[in-house]
Amino acid sequence: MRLLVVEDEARLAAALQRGLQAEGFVVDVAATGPAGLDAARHGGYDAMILDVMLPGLSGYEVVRRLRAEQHWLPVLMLSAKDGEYDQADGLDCGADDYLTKPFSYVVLLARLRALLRRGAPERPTVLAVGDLRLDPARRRVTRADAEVALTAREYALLDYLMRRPGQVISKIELLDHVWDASLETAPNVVEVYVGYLRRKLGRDRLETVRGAGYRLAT
Amino acid sequence: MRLLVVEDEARLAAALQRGLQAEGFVVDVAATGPAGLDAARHGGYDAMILDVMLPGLSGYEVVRRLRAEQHWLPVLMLSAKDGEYDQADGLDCGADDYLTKPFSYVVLLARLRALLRRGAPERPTVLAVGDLRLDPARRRVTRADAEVALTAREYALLDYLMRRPGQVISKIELLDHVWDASLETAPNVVEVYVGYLRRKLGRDRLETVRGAGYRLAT
DNA sequence: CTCGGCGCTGTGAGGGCGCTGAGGACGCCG
DNA sequence: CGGCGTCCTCAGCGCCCTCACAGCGCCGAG
Repeated sequence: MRLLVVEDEARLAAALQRGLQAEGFVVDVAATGPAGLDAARHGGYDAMILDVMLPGLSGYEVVRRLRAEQHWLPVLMLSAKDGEYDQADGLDCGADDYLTKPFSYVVLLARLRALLRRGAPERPTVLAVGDLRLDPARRRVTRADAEVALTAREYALLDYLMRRPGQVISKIELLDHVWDASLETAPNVVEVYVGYLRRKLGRDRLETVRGAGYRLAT
Repeated sequence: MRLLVVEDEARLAAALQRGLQAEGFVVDVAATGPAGLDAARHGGYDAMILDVMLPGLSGYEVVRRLRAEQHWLPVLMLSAKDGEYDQADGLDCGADDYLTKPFSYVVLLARLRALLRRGAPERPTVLAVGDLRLDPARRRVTRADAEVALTAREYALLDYLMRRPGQVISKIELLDHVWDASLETAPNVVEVYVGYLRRKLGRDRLETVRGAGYRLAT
């Protein structure tokens, strides 16, 4: 899952980046309104965390422009303001959720998960495919009720695949969303990690579609 | 827009109903957990506003059961609790948003709108001709509900043909769009791959129009 | 009926694609 | 500082796909 954090306070931005990366997200940071807007336009993000008070362009304006350009990226807004009208304004600009500073990191994570869940055709809190289960809140994976220990990267890969079971997902897309690079990194990394997952989850859970990508067997 | 409000405090329920009706919503009210669950199951609502503290069944439990039954109705939870873990728990149960009492009516409205704005997930377009089906998202082809395994080139060729069923398509055009070269490559490749497809899909699905090209039988 | 050309298919070579085991770089912790 | 776990690179290998080729069948024209 690839996130964009737009926040000008360097310390908060760094803390968010580190915390979210530890959860297995791929995180890019922008420090100004225009930079954030550009990055969001570029696409490829699964969600955006957006401060309201930004140099150059306010968070409100960033969302408004994005929506005007038909970008429907899920947006979670952060603001020091806590007047009720500010919050309502943010949501009506096109943001999908709103948090006021100071906020709890746990709540941020929960709302982020809810946001990522939204918009998918099916939105279970626990992803289940066959006897595989993945609980995003607990970051736990079980296979036939037996827990499977996964590394951060393995987990992120499985998470991405389980959100679209049965669909073929290309290595490029996986590199984009699970790894941090698309052009630099050789697609072989994906093959290696698919191999790891197959070893831990069973050989036939992940189908190779030669020339196209991988598919999680339903 | 049809809303379901599940709230046991009669005065709050009535106020919400009146206020939301004034906004143009159609509002039904349920006063207990089981009654709310039944109403939500019945379907037909665009969103649900759900109190946590309910007689009979808690709001958490109502959401959890709805999600377990594959109902993906957007849910906005209301709660007097404001501990951060309560909020996180509510979201992880499957709620889409969370408000703590006392809440501002303006904020409630804004969050409700944000929830309803969530675009309908685009259904994957499935190409169908006769009993042939091709699902681009899943990269899957079925013939009379039986899956057909195709190689990358075969799939690309069928994909192109199925987007123009009944039309005659020349080998040159196929070379142009399915292969990379049109002048270098001998048109025989197309004949070869049409042969492969006929073997896998049935002899009469692909008609030869001598001197002109091929046509997918409708 | 004859003949030419278009299309079909079996065969086989080549090469691209994906899988895997080995091992190095890095960070973390005792 | 050494051990451990994770991440990733690399090279080798095996398989399947792709496509060229050639022979033959079939269709249509004269």
